[in-house]
Amino acid sequence: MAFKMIKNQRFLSCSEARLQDIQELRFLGCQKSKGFFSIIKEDKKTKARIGIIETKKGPIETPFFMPVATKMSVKFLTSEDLKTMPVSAVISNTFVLHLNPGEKLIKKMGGIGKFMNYNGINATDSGGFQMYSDKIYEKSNDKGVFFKNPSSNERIFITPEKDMEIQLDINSDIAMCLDEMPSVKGDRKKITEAVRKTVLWAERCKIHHDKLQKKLPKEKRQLLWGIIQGGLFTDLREKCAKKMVKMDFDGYSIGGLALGEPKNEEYRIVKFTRKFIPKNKPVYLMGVGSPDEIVEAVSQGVDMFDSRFPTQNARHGTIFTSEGKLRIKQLRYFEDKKPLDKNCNCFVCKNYSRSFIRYQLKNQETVGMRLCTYHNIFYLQNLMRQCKEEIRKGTFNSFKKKIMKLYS
RNA sequence: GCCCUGAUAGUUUAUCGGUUAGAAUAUCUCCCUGUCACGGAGAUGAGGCGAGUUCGACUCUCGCUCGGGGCG
Repeated sequence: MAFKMIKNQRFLSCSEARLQDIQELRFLGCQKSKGFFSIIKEDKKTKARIGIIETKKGPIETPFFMPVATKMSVKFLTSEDLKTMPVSAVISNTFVLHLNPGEKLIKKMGGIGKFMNYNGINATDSGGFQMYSDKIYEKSNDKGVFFKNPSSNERIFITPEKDMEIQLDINSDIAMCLDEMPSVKGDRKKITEAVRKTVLWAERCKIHHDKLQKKLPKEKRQLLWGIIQGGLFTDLREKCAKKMVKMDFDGYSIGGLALGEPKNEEYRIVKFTRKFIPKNKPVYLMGVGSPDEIVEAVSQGVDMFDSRFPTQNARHGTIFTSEGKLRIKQLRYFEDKKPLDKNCNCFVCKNYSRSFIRYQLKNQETVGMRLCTYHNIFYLQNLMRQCKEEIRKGTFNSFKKKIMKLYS
């Protein structure tokens, strides 16, 4: 059993054991709470909180970070790796999976969780973010989005309704509305238009999603998040947030940030937007994955994160450690026998030297990529564990300052 | 011993009688955020030594040193 594997890892501390309890519950399929989101601890100095989201697959403790598994795998890791860390949720991409292998196959294989043999929570992004990519995005209108399949040039039209159907076929536990993703650098006009479409589509997503799951008991339903856009304009963020909240989604995402704008702008918008989201709903800051941005957002009451940042950085040789960033490709690590991070308990740090990992990575060996990826994801999972521990102890604020300083 | 051939960043190499001597790789710094595995931006870094020809030589000539090949 997966939870036994976790039990055998000696490095779990007392407070981590509580996370473990929750995960055991999930692994055993025991659901207990009434509402699907409950807050179990609030920080006094900041807006940070610990909560539990009840999904159809079981409970998950917040705040948490989801590694990106676009094509149903976190690049270079197996589902078994994810279990050993443990990673309690991953996010995949609806549009990419629709292109290949197609939601029909995933459905036939028992849904995404079963197919990829992952017992954590599966989230899916709608594919709205792919509008950011010139390679596959063509154009959009009020009815939906035109994408093109980059491998075949086939033109594909995705409506909000279609997107919901795909995500239900994929059978993820948490789904996202189809949204329009404007460039942060976009002018006011473009972002106003993106907000308009995002709201329009969200409404249609919500209606269709409810309709498709009407016959299911609540605890077996896929959850749906509404996405708040608005770039760096507070009035647009406010308008979008209020409209989303009115539709009463299961959770709310803050999208369109961490894409090149200054960090203080990002923080400003998160803080501002957060005010319009009800306290009793989970909040997801999309695309954020750097340690400093995560702890800052947690202090603003954000509960969920995802990002390619830790995995992409790992492959490119930037390692997250308890002492800040480490660039493993540097010559200074040529004959360094030390682990990546002396304070880390991951299997990479227990078994491999910087020297070996550097050699592998510099030679583009996939083992190097794998070891770095495992470590960086483990680091972030551990960071989230620490966040919860510090919130429980009432010392989250000073912990946050420490991390912010380490990664500034 | 003789003949041929080569010598340019740490490494592999391009080019030229007047050049900011170009690149790859290595090195250093920075970047990466709802994924594009093996990535991006910038920086540092070079004509073996000594003569000669020439207004001017990394380039042509000679010698030396070192390397590669051939003949004895």
